Amino acid sequence: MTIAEIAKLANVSIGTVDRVLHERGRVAPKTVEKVMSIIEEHGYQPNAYARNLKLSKQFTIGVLLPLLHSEYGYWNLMYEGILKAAKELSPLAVSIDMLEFDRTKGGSLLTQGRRLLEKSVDALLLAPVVPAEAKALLADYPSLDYAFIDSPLPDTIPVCSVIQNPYQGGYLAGRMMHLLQPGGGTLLAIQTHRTAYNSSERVRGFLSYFADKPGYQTYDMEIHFAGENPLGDLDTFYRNHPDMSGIFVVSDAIHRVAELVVQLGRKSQTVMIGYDAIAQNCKAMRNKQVDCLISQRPEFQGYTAIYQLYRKGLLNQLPETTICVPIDIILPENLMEEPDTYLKP
Amino acid sequence: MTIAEIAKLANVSIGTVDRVLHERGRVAPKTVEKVMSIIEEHGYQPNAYARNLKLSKQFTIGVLLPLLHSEYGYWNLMYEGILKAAKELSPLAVSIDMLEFDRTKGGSLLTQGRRLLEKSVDALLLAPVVPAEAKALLADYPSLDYAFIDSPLPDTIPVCSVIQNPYQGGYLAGRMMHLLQPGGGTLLAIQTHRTAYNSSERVRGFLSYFADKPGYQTYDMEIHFAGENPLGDLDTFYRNHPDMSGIFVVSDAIHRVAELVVQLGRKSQTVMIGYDAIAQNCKAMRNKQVDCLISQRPEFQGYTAIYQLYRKGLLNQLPETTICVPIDIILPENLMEEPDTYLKP
DNA sequence: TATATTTGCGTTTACGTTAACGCACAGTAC
DNA sequence: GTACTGTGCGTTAACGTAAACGCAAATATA
Repeated sequence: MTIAEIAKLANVSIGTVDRVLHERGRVAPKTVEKVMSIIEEHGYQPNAYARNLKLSKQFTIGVLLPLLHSEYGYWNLMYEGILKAAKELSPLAVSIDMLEFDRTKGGSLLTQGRRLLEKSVDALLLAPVVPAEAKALLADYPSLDYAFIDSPLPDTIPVCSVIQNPYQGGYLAGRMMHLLQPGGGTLLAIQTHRTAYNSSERVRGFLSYFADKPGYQTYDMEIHFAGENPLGDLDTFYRNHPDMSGIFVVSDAIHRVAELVVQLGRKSQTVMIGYDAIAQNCKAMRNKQVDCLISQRPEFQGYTAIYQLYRKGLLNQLPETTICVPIDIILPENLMEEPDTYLKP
Repeated sequence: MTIAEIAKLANVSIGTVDRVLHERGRVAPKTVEKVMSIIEEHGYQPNAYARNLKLSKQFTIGVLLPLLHSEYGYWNLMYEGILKAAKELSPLAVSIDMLEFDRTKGGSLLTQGRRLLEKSVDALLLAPVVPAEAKALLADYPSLDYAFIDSPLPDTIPVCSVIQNPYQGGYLAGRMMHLLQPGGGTLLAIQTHRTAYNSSERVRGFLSYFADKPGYQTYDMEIHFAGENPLGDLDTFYRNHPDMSGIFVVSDAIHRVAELVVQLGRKSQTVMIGYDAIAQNCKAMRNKQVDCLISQRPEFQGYTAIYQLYRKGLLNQLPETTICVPIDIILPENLMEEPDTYLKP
């Protein structure tokens, strides 16, 4: 069903149909009605190829992420997914334009976001880790299509949010800790960065799992690797709690904490659970310094969000507004090897 | 960079450039060389919109799957992913044409496959669960693009195989059994269908995990729900092995086995691990009849395979030939709830 | 009444690619 | 010599959509 066919059925020209479809006016009410009824009846769907050929514009998606290497690789995994989607979509005239911001510096998200949006991008992919600034930024561009990854932003209407339930993730980490360390003892939940919503929710979920489990004592603390004495802090904690039996790190820094634990000679008594399968964490798992990882599929998040913005912007599709990423459990037994080992036994 | 620009740079017409690009002959060797060098230099990529508009043909992907309801929903989950991809791609002139076959009947795959391919599909998505017939089918259509899901087919060159390592899946199930049932005892691996490659490999992986674990005895058996006495068989097994402590079902039929175990009053002594998060299995997990599921992301497999065929056929991309699906662990704590519960606390 | 302006429509061009077609100029056959 | 055949190119018409343009007739303004 093409515009020409509709035009023929309605006894008008394609120009008139086009004006009706795009509500550009200069059409008699009666004609509008006739054309619309034919469209409804036959279920017209514009030809995406013809449409985009005619418009023949590059569809640029702005990407605004925290410094890619600020947290050992979590954001870099997001970026890898984004790049993969962008590469696949490049023959469809989709491209990305990325800027990073420093989430530890107030105003950085807003400044970088404005720099990005001044370049007139067609859509925005944003990690709203500084909620107030993200809201201020979006308020300036009310007609912009945007999507969130990592976490949602209340009171906004994104094309799509690709997120994971952090409380549930922490709760699941609790269950895995319980399985891996059935003997009870003292458990420690560690945050390594400035408090973020996802981090504190994970701690909350973890603690809540053990709230009714006898034989376990739970604590939570913050460790900062920049310019402090994390080794000393951890050593003190071990000395005060000789029955330490497990550590849960709510960020991707478990491999750093695991190093400390190994240095203190405490690995054998400590089950280590962390977040996200970044390269260093996978390596630490292969070295048996880390026992379990919880993953939020960061590549998938970035990949999916780009595709959803593309579908909205170029295909006029209305994607699901919330995509909830499953919480993956990674043990040494399902840590991905090289992809093709299966086919070459 | 368009064909017209290349033509101008090479001092030839667009027709000549087109003939070079499509190797349609009637071009002087010197001209071919000149055009090719300009293309290489400037990195020409054809405009996918223009290309597909001109060709303006429906791209039909034939889908050949085992009877959707033959195995409690595993194939149906695959189909859901396929449908989702097809829906998303419908404005890009992609459609699917599905036929089911009965994997228990010899010749069914071949017959149905031929019926499907006679309708001149542009690509084929196939679950090669009957290897010999699948090979015979593909041999008849040497120029056809095809992709595999569920399992690979040796000695063929598919556009893409979306698969999972079944041995590793069974091995992981072993690890989870070990965690969930640390007390040792007799473990039983159950196959419910006619022997398939994936099933036997999973059993192998599971048994191999426990090969060096003292305190565990492992057995494997087949149970058939159609017209036999599965309850009696299982009862006999329990009576002969009073220390039964775990069952691993290598198919999606764990919920059926769980029913039997509950009927026999043996659930409390038996850890139940199965495959695939079909609706009945999720329900059984919520009812605490099933303790753990291993998932091979069937929706993802179908979805991905359709997209890869589309990318090959319409975007001329060369996707990865093997996509190895991660092995997911599903516990009650990460069984997906309704997607939007997270945003509405 | 004469001149603008608006309304309602049809016509046309362009987007980049594909592939059929046309045409001049060779070389070959009789 | 004429009549073919083949080679190497240029030209052109689509594909479906978007949007500018043109042009009457109707309405408004002077």
